Order: sequence, then structure tokens, then C-alpha cells
Amino acid sequence: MRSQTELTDAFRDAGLKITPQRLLMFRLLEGNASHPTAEALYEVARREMPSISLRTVYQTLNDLASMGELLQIDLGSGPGRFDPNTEDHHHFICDDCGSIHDVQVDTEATLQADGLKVRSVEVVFRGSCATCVASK
Amino acid sequence: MRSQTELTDAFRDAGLKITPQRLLMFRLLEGNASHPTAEALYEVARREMPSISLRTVYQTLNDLASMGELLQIDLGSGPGRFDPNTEDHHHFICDDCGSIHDVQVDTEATLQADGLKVRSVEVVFRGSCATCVASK
DNA sequence: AGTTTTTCTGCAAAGGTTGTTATTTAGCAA
DNA sequence: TTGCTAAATAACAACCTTTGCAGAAAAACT
Repeated sequence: MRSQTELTDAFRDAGLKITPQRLLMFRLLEGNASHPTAEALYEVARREMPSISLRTVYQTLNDLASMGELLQIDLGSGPGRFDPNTEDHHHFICDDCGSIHDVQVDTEATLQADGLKVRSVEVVFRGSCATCVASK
Repeated sequence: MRSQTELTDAFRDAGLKITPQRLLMFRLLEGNASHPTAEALYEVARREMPSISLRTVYQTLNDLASMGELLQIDLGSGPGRFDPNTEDHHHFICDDCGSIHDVQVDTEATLQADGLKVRSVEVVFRGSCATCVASK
């Protein structure tokens, strides 16, 4: 995710308005490595702006995600997580406590050094299948 | 997933009963490469057994998954998918139509040959983090 | 056949996210 | 500054998927 200033410009360029709610979200997300849920961000946001709604938090997160400024991490169960780090990296999910750890691409060595015990790896490719490519 | 006969034995060994509903599910899943949702299986099952409940379909899928006979694929949105192919393979999800394709491990060449256009790859590791390993 | 224990169905409820709508507000122009 | 217009917000309802629960039904064992 880019800096608050850059995001502001990007939103304006996209014809979107700069509201206090959006500025607050930008601020809460910048450099946030906790992979928060929408609910978690909502709780923090309320402390500064008690009137903000959960709906607006979701809305802003969706906007940022569709602009490519934010990644949505979808674990099998439970709420979705959001990650302002859009650089090439992977995630390690602890089955026990649910915490999410960033994993650099030089996987093996780093995983061991971090004391992470891997039980399974899932790779999901996203894109367009042959049929859909053809029908465009 | 193993054959219907083997599953029957496995269920009996686990103290689980062999019911017509379970046999039907075994049959619908054997060799099924469509990555169906619970709902989709329910619809097909109803045609043979109109009285079967969606609850039972979920129940059986959960049982099979927890026995390791079935994989649950969790995409970000929408219902979970089930895959009786428990061999080491990956998935390709078409963002346009939602179809899921099995991807063999010799990724690159096969993807191109299949006409699949990859936009993103997500790798999710699951296991136990250092803290949880330590507290065991 | 009878008994026990599991499983089934049907329904209610939960969790997470999105749709809807009236009200408010940002951005712009006079 | 003031007013205008399109967009965003808050509040609430609804949705979708999955699970919990209770009573009825049925598999397995004697």
C-alpha cells in the first residue's frame, strides 16, 4: 500500500472523495503488519471516530483492494484479513492461534529460522481459464 | 479419496454406520473432478434420494474431510469446494467463471499448455508458529 | 425381534459480508 | 461564501453459508 498522501491523490484521480473516514482508514492501515480483520479495524477506528460504521470500513477496504493497494487474505474459515503489504510475499497461518506471519520468498531457510513448523502448503493460482480467455 | 468399498470399511472401523445417505455421497464423490460445493452435491443427491437433507451432505463431507479422504478448498468468497483428489496438486481458479482446474506440480509448462493465464499466485503455509510449538 | 447408539431431518441460529435508503458531505462553480 | 450536485455515510435489513439442536428414524448387535 502506498503512503497516505499518495492514496489521497489516487482516490482523487479516481473521482473518489477524500473523507475523514477514508483518511482514518489510510492511517490505520499504513505499515500495519497485523493482518487485521474488518472488525478489528472497526474497533480501533471507533476509538477515534465513534460514529464510523462497520459498513464504511468494509467499503473502504474493498475500494483499496480493488485499486490493488491492499491484499485480502482468505483463510478457509473466519473473517477475511487485509494486508497493506502488496509486495511479493507469502503467509504462514498458525492453526493453533490463528496468527498470520509474513513469509519472504526465500522460504525454506527463513521458515526454519523463524521456528515455524509447516504441515501443509497450498498454492492457489488465479487468472483466466482458456475458455474465458477465448471469449474476450 | 479411496474407493467406496474401502471407505465403507474405514467408516465401520471408525465406529461409524453405513447408511444409504453415506453410500450415495461416496458414489457421487468417487472420481468427481468438478470440485463441487456442498449445495451442488445436495442437488445431485436429491435426484436419487429426495429426502436427503443439506445438513447430512455437510455432515458427510466434514466426516470425510476429517478422515483425510477429501480436501476442502477455501476460496475467498462463496461456498467451500470439495476435492476427492487428495494427491499432491494445486488449483487454478478462473476469476471469470469460478471454475477450478487441477494443476499438476510441473506447473509452468502445464499451465501454458492448458491455455491458463495466471495473474496471481498465492501460497499459504499452515502449521504451528514458534510460540505454539513452544507451549506444547 | 429388541435394544442401544448413531444418524437423519427439519429448523433455528450464527457469523461475516453486502444491499438499500435516507441523510450528510466533499468538491466545485458562481 | 454560498449553493449545487454527485458521492459517501450510517443505520438497518437481508443474504449466504455453515453449524447447533431436538426429536424421529434406522443401523448394528444381541
